[in-house]
Amino acid sequence: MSEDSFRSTCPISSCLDLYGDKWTLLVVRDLLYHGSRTFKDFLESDEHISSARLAERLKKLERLEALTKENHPTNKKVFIYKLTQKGKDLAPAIVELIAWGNKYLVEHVSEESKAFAKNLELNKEGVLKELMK
Amino acid sequence: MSEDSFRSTCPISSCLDLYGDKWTLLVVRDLLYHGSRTFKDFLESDEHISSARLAERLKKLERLEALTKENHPTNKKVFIYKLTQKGKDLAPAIVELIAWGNKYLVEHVSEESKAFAKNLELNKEGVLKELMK
DNA sequence: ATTTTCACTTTCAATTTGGAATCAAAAATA
DNA sequence: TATTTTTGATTCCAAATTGAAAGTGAAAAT
Repeated sequence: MSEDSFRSTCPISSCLDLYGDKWTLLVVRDLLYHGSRTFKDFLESDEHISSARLAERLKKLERLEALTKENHPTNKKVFIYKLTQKGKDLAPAIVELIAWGNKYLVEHVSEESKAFAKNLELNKEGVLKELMK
Repeated sequence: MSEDSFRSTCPISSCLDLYGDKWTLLVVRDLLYHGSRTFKDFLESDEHISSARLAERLKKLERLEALTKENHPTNKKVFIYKLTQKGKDLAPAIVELIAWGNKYLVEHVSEESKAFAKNLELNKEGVLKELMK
């Protein structure tokens, strides 16, 4: 499952080699929505990733250069994670998952998400620009 | 990992509950590119899915109504798999993975895929319409 | 000085995977 | 008609991955 053993030369397959699991894109999602996050912030998201899995995914995304890890300005034990351009460029794919989910999982998705998806329908470019800025 | 145990009400997380693995979207990919496929066709794709895993994924996608399974018109032991609208509607997300892969995995992706991604850049609507028809 | 917080790491049972072998029915071939 | 091959799976199992809980060590808060 490491990034240097792609199954084929297909870009879809290769993206799945990198991001095809249940957690990696949720880390990216949190950073798209919030700009920056700490380890604790990620742990507190609704899906409750285990700290072992979170540490693994953060390491992988850092190695892929999809995110960066910086020191907190005043607190020495806290680190700030942020997306790089490479990470931000996953936004278009993620946003299409939101659209699909909003269309086919209506009765299951939160009202907040529905409102977000509605904005997306009306102004995809604008929403994307805001997410990726 | 079943579709009736979502981790949260987030549409991204829920899509990953359904499609967040290394194989499911490759089955969808094959159907987007080829329109219809048999069990054997899927097995022969470059990534070489095992027949156990393929059977599992096909069952899941059928249960989700992302694809249908029909009898072959003349050969009783062959089945024809096709995407439903629900399955075709995954195309926009998949296509954005192609764009990402083409941008960040240049030296790894096939020339054929690069040509496809170039068309996508020039005419996303047209390419999508063709894929989803 | 002590307790709490934060960012991990360790451990390990349970789940999921990949790969090979096997199966039954239908089709093709001899 | 008999037998071989093809197709679409299923079975088996070792290896890899996951989830959950507990532990660690350093820094911050009390």
